[in-house]
Amino acid sequence: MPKLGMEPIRKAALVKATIVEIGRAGSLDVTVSQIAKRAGMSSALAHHYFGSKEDMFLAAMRHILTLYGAEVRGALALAQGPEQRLHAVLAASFSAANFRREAIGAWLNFWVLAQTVPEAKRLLAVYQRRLRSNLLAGLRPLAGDRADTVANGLGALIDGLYLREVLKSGPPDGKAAVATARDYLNSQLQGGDA
Amino acid sequence: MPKLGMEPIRKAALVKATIVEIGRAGSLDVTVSQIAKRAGMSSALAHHYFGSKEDMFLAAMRHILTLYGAEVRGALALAQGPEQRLHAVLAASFSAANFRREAIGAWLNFWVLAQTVPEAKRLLAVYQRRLRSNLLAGLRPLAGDRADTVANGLGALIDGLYLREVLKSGPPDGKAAVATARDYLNSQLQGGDA
DNA sequence: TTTTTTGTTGATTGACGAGTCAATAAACTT
DNA sequence: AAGTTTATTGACTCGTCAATCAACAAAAAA
Repeated sequence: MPKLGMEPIRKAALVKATIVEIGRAGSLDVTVSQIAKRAGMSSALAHHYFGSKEDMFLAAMRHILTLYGAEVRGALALAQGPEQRLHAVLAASFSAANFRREAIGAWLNFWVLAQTVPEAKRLLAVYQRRLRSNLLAGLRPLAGDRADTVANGLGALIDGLYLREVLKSGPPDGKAAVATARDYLNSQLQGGDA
Repeated sequence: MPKLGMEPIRKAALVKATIVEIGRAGSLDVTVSQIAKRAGMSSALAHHYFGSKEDMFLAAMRHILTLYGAEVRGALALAQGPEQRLHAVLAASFSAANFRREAIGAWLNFWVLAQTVPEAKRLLAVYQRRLRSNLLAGLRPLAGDRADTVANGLGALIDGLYLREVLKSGPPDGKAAVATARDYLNSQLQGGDA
């Protein structure tokens, strides 16, 4: 009994299922059938809504990046002054919503996808630019002309912390990650020439 | 005309070809035939020497890790004092031999492999431990009880720099990466309580 | 010189999976 | 009421690929 207006619901379910399946498989070697099954529909329907598996992957990527972006914006809105802004970015980056197994696993695989699929590369580049610009905004008043260098390092550090979480077992420890990043920040802002 | 003693030669060729193919494909989705072809033999022969594709991947991983380890050891042998030792580790990590497209691409994919294949995870863990202990050795005299924290951060930063290189275009810039890592080190050693 | 070991490949098997299609049905339009 | 659009799926096509096998060749051992 086909209810109308299913499209957005189905698509959302598929996107979610895609992330879960990639996270649980730990690779992009997930079948459309697996995804569709987890989303409670036939693989044919999945193909009906998204043209191809690649499209599903991209939609999943966009979703993760959108969530992350929203969280950063939210935290940033409340932040007062550069220090708080920097902290907001870090907190959002390692928040429970973003820094969880599934998302981390999926994220790593999207990085791999970016090697092959230009659109995936573009999306990741957008994320990087946004992160960079957010960090820079907070850093400029604090680090002066070293802001650029520090933003670079901090960005890489954040990505590295994500990467390393992949090998760890047990629930991800966002607190520890934030601590490491803050430690970096502190040492950079302390000794700097600003 | 079968010459004897082919095994090590064939295996080496396959390992090399595996790395090249993974690097060029940007994913683990490479066929045994592709690898075998690049190594100048039939896919059947590849299967003859390595039992399975997974074995080839693992051998390739070991190879990369071995090369890296050797380079670090070599650089460390010449280093005098903690500062030089730290620098040696960084230099080796981003040396032309290690920090090149193919190797970086392969390395990222091995990270993915580690999510599925326990032996791959083990190998990566060995690499991490070694890196950590090398850094720690250099850091302890310089950073005292902050050594642990700094080693943690620096390790993650190094991995992050590798990761980020994946998205960049053009030839990898090891110099810049070393500079970023050293910058981190400097700021940590300067402001520290040691 | 027979036998065994080592090297080598073309052909084949067997499985799996992305994407398509035809068919069915409920809702909405005219 | 007839026609159109949206939802949905089982069955099927077509391709790919890891792994195996049978067979052949040359060196080494017996």
